[in-house]
Amino acid sequence: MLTLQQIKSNPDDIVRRLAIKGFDGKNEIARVLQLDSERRAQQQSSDAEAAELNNLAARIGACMKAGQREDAQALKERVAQLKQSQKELADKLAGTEAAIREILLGVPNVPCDMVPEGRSAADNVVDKEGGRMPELPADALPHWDLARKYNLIDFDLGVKITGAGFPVYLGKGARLQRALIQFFLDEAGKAGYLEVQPPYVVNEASGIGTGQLPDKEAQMYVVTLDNLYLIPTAEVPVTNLYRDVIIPDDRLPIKNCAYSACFRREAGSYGKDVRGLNRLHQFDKVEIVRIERPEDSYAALEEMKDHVQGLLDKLGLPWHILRLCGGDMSFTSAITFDFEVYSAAQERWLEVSSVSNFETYQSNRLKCRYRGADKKTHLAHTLNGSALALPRIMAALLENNQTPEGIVVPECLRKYTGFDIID
RNA sequence: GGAAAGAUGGCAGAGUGGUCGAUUGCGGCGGUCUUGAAAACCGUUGAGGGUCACACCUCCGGGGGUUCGAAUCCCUCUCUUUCCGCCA
Repeated sequence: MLTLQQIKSNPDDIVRRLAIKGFDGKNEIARVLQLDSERRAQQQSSDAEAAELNNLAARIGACMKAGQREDAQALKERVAQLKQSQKELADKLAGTEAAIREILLGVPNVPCDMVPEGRSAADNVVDKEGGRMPELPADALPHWDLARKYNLIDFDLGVKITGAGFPVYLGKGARLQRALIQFFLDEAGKAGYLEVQPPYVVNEASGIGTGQLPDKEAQMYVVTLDNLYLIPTAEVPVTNLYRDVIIPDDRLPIKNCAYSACFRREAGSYGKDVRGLNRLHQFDKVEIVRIERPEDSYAALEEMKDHVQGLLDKLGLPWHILRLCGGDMSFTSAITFDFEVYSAAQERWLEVSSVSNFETYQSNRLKCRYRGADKKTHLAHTLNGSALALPRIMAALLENNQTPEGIVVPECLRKYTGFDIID
């Protein structure tokens, strides 16, 4: 959530930038400012009374020691009075703080200056493109047909043992999955990301920390018996490693990468978008996460984009980078770049990575701080991105690389797969 | 699943009703000494709110209670550790 400091320092600018996200925050911001001044006044009276109470308690103690019982008794009466009003004040203060928090939780992150205006995905800006479009014969197959033809993925078996959206990978299909994971992890390692193997199940505090809870609870699988949640992305456990910590300056930046299975209920998704590997309830992903000083975070973001771009180039897939417009960005992001690869047989772009800078929006909730060169604590900037999500990469690889002889494995994966063609 | 113990500052670890926001050690920072470093010695060192800056207030796992006064007593929740059982 936004910090009070951010809002107080330039409320008009916050309102202006929220509008880019299509969020009219005029009332919320005004209300927060007003509640904050109330809060401060309440805090001050409460503090003053608490100070007097502390003082009285000390004097009563002194009287007791000196044996002046009746003096102590007189003081006690005053204490009783104060305690009553102290309790009322404390309740009021707690109410004010809760009200502020509730409003702030409902206000999205402000987009940074690079974010284009726009309402929907149609307004996203293509920033950059690369790779070569494949030329496929007219009878090219979509990946779900290829998966069946070469016995790589069995969707029906997944339905039998679990349900739709839980495919079973077989033989070279399974092997290709594993190769991609290893390739992505190795590349991240080379780029300086520390590999982390996190739990796939998190507690409520972690869900709140990264913002999945309470608002997006319906998107997660819940283990009700133990009050735990299956992770929708490794971002959740990895980012939460830095919840409630103050990082020494010399440990920044923090660069982590993690492979995990990801679990998403995807409630409300239907139609051709979900065909085959396009949208799954369980999928694999390598995630990169960074904790940065504010002054370094945008350079870090560029580095992350370059990293993802490098992966796609090595895989030989045609890609482009979308700079998401205000209306299409997530609630918590200050800026997001989506990477899409072109799936030749489906004749459509598939999103395979999303790289975002959250600035302090996420760290404020997480209480992820660092001790700066000035010896004071500051909120860190958090960033993350997929590098990469497997299913759509798999889909594009199968479709784009199909030949009459079989599906050609990209050079960079062969040392992991141990084969160079699927036939 | 059964039983017991515990949760205190970056870490370790004291503290069982009244200058305790907290002894001490380690670590960190600053300094003395040294050509430099180490050692030794001296000083300093939690977080949040509040203030121009002080003052002041809050925080000893979370919540509630007893009391003039709670890290310390009571209730409750959560978590951790150990032992037994089960088991990859």
